[in-house]
Amino acid sequence: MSAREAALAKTYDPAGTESRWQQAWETCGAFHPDPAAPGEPFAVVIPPPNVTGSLHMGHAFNTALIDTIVRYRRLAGNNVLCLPGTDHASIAVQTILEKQLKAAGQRKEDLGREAFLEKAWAWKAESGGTIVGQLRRLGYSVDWQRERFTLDAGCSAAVVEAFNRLHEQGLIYRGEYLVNWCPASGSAVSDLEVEMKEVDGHLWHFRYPLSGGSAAAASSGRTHLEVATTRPETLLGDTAVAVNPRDPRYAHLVGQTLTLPLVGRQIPIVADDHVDAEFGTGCVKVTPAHDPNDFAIGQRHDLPLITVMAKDGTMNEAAGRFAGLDRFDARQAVVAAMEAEGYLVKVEPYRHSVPFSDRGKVPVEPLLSTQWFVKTEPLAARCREALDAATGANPRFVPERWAKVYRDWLTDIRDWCISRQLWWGHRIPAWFVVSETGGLITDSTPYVVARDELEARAKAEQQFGCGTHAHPLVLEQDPDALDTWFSSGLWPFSTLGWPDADAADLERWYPTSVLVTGFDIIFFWVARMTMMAGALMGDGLAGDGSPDGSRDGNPAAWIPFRDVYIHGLVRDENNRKMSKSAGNGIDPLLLIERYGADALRFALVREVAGAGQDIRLDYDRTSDTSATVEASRNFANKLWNVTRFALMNLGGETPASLGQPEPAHLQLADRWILSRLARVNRETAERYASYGLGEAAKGLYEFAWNEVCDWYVELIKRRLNPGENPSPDALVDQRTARQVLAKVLQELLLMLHPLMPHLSEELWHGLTGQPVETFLSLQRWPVLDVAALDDVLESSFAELIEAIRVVRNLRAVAGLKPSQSAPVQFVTGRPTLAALLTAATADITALTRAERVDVLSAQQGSRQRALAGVSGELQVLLPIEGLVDLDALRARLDKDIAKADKEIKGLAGRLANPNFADKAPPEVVAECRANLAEAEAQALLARQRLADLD
RNA sequence: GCCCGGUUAGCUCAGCGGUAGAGCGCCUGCCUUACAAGCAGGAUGUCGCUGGUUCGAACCCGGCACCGGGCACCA
Repeated sequence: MSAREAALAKTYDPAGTESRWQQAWETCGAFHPDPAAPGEPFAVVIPPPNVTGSLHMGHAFNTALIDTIVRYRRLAGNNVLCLPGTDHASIAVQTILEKQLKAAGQRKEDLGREAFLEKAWAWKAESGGTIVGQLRRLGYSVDWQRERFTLDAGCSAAVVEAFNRLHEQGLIYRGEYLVNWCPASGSAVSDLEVEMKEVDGHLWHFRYPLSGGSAAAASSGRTHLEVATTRPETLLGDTAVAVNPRDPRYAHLVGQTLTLPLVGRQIPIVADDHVDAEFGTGCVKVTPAHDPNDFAIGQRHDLPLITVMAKDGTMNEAAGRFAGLDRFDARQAVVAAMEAEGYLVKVEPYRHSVPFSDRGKVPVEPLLSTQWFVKTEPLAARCREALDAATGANPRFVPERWAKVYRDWLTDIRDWCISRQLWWGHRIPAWFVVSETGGLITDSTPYVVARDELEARAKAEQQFGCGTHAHPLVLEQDPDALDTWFSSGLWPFSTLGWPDADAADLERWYPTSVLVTGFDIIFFWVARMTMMAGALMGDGLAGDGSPDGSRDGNPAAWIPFRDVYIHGLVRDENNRKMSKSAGNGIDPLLLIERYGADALRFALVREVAGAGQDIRLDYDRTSDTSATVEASRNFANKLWNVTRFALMNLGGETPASLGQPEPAHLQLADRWILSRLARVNRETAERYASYGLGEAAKGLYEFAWNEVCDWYVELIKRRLNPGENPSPDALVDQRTARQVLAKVLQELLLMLHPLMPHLSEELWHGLTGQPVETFLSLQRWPVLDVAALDDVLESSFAELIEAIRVVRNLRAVAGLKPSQSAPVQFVTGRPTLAALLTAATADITALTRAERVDVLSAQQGSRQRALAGVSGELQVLLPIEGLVDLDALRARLDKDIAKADKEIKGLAGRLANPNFADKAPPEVVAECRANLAEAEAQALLARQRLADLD
């Protein structure tokens, strides 16, 4: 049922309307752009949510903002591409599947890689569409035909190509380093996937005896050093104790040897600047294979690395009698043993930070292992240069302050561990020449990086010679997968057709226009995308990975987005970040069901006025209601009804059939609303274009409700219904009112469209009678009518409104029933104001239930008893003898007097200050004098009226 | 430790040099033929504290307090 047919429904029902338009848009391919189409390109690739995910408020918020921007751009005439997709969420998906397997008593190894991946794809096919379907319910104007998935053929090809090129440039290497090991997922994770958490633990103090026969031991009288640790189980892997080189207490012991308790290993005392002499005893046990700081110390002093833990988090053979114990059980056991053997000095409660795996939710173990890394510094350096380019920041952050966060992260950046011991993901395009190492992949097995196995074989043959029958060349692809963010880092160009440099989409829409995202993924995503682009979309780096110096091109050509618009997070009513783990999420779908997608979108955008600020969404969990969203729903309903009013009053005509109003026929109210319309048009376009989305929403809300509905529509009701046998003039007037109303509404709907796409589409069709497949979404932003702008008119209209308000207030104060009419007198000494009021007599009569309206000069002012109010230079009188509540009236006048007196006091005080007149700008002083004169006149008038009452 | 926000009406937030605004909520009166998801009217704040700059500060500068966030992390 269209708006036209449903003209009698009193309230807007979003459910049916929204799904109908979503379907129509998609069926018609409304948002499927042609790269060859005209218009300045405008592209946004949306931050791909996890396929595992379901829609949460953060997605809804991000979507509302992006869609508002791109819908505006479409109206503004850009050739807009908004490209959706999902990422494959390596760890998350694998965790889900392994859980399912475990429930069935299986492990993935039982299935084998191939079968496991089949299962994974089946799972993806089944539940991967959830979030995408939910995004559709928001009315997202993305090109679904271009929807991408990080594991699809195109993205996968991009990953292989990117890996190869980075490797060729020396930006990817393989090596044995201490990495963050997540025992829960059985994989390495990157630094970013580790979250430090404050934990209540203990600090154990242990005695490490100096080795017997030590000369220093004898001379100093010391028999041991005391060390403290939060992780006793690691002492099994200690290979030194470090002290500060300038610590006088221990200087003479450096170079001596200690006997490691429980193990008996002889370990040296080394001097290292890392040690803080002030902290604890000033002695630190060094476990290079299990702590990043210790690893660094170990490298400086050439200490052996002793790994005492296996990858599943249990102690290994090197842990001696503790082998096989889980790391936390081992901790207890080691402490018990130390105590039993007299090495435990004391235990203190200790609050400290422990690294946790984001996904696995268990403490991460720093573990020595061979992994693939991206050498980040050359890439980061290039991004820093782009950000600080003399020609302007690339990308430009909105709000600007986020640029600092981004730059800080790109400074002192550590290499990025990209290999994951997982199956679900992009398999690393490296092939080990296992025939060289007896069929096994070891840390020293040679490998080749290639696009596919054929290329790998060719490369291997070149390097290792052709295989013979006796010694066939056997290759085995690296079993590991890549970090999901590796593929996400390619998203802005892999989705546009890269590595095909001639891809039409890439040519047309790269670099993209803006990236809209929360600040929580600046590092995960923004920085990695810019780094990847630096290596792959520019003109390359030198072979050793250092900037080749030859690049003088503009970073704007390769940085993947011109702007980065950073928005806040959605917080709950208690100001906590909404998240699944905290269980405080609000389901956007519930709100959509209750209030409509447009209402939710409008509420979210309306709240973001302070860009980059978090927003708080009120929510009542017992009833699943939100006052904020409800207010937006009410606004939608208001728009529905004002359009309904128009449909009932346009005499079956449309904006097109009515045509533009004749300037000569315009009345005061017409010219006023057209001036306002033009002003709002200009403001709103500026706001949309500069990410002032909240302001745009608020401005439109106020214009639509407080000006169009409250005043303009009320003012033209009389003209729209000229009654029986109207005069020719009345008919002209009616037509003019219809023309203006139709124009205002049509443009209002256009301007609101980015915020409330379904409702505006629906109402626009109702208003214009356009066929279904002609979309408001694809119309043009209304042309700004500069000639209509009229400051003087707007301010005198404000005076008229104020005059009407004073009358209404007086009526209310005096207790007049709305149905009672009363005579109104305006007394003013200002001819222009008098003229305005005289011209608007009919309007005032209609809006104040006036019996008659008289505009009098100051001299003519009535002396009879009357309700009296004062506003500026205007006296308003309601001479209704007998009906007057005198006390209320006196109170009202007293209030006027008090208000005027307060203003007089303030203004006079200011003017009395000689410095003010001297130093303040003349126009400010003049304004101050004028205000004072007005306030004095006002006080005088009010006092006179008060005296007249007695 | 380093860095970034915030503190304005009961709630959520605008305002960012000329003496305070909106929405919601609240109070009063209205089913006035678009809308009770509505209409009309009304009340409401030493703009966190404290110095300073200025003729003038919610707004600029310094200090303090509290709230929130990010990065780093000392065993």
